[in-house]
Amino acid sequence: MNATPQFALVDVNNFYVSCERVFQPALAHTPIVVLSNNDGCAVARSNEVKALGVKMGVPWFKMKDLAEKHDIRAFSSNYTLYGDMSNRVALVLRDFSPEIEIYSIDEAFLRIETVAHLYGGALAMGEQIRHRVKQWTGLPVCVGVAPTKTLAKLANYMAKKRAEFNGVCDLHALSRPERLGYMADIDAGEVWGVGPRLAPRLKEMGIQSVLDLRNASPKTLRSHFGVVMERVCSELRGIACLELEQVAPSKQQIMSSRSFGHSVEALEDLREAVATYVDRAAEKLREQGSVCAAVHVFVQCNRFRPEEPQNNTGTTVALVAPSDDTLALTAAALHGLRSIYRPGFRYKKTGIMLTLLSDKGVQQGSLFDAPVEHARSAAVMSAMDQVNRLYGRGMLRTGASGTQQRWSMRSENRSPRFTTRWDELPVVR
DNA sequence: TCTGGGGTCCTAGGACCC
DNA sequence: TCTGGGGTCCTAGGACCC
Repeated sequence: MNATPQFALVDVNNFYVSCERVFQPALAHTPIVVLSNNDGCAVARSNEVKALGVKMGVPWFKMKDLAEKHDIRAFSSNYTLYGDMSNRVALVLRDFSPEIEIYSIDEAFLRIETVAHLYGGALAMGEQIRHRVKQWTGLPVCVGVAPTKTLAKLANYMAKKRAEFNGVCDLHALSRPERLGYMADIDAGEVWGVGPRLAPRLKEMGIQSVLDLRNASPKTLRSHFGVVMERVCSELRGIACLELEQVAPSKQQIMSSRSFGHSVEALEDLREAVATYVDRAAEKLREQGSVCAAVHVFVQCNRFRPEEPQNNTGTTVALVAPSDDTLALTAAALHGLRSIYRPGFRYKKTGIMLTLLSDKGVQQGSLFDAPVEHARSAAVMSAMDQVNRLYGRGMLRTGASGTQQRWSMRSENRSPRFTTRWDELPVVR
């Protein structure tokens, strides 16, 4: 019963790019990037593009020459497709182990120590995961197995980068010298939790490799970097500090914002955008059964053009009573917007954040509550959510969000929503 | 012309309490 | 001359993740 924990980290290779390729197999060897919202930056790159030295997050316009030279295909992001593909992968993984944490759109942790033997051990289980995900969804994954999450991340990194693992690495199937050898070979900056700020500071202390970090003194790490780095170090030594989070905790804040396709000056356009984002955020709020007590609204000009006049500001509007009513939240957000809006600026972005969230079921009553209003609001919101679930997002929304939406983001080369729209299904000839 | 959109956790310091 | 000790809460800022 007290077997050493075994975490498996399953991670889809070049996730967004791979999703595109599933439906356009002819692109299997074409260099591809997928762009962020508004067709801004490269957020996913195929191996061919990585080989050309294109880094994560490079603005598309800066790589246009390179793209032309090497025939790089660029896709606008298609989150409807990626979200659906992500759910399909999760379904396959749940079959392998019921103890699963969906960590991000393209990654999941599984606890496998009690089930691995059913597949002939962790390594064999990893192979079968790879095979089945590929066969059932078309997506390539790598699997890393280890006794802590941080080590599983490292094992996954090795499975991806080192051909000898063939996509599956069980760190503790290696001999100790082998394991430490790999650690000595990998930069400390690759460790989960060590980012671009801390890596150079570690280096200054003579901590270069994963092995150096593993062997560092926890006390020293704690005094220089705090408890987080101390934990990273313990995890690297095989002492599990992080647990599997099977149930995603409710969010403490919900944000919705976008850059505009073109800069915007009129209050009317900003109002439409803000109302649109509130619509979406309120939907998420109700989905997790929360209410919020304050709405933050902000506007931004183009921060890459400091020579232009800037009005980058925001304000928080408190609600009379916590609410999940789109109309109440929209009213608050638009009120806030009115107070920060100044004419004569070229706005590039606006957004809202719902904060001070709490569980709807455990609300403090208020002297000023009107129960009848509450019942009406709940009925309207529930009808709205049902309509939108049935007929698609945004089918029913507030009038304030507008009909033209001239400010909406660029998305010039989005592939069809192959798996969620009848009229965009792939056709087999 | 063109530069994403979400989130979380931890720490330090100040205000305040008894 | 000398000026306690223990705590909470909040906020801003910094770091990280995908």
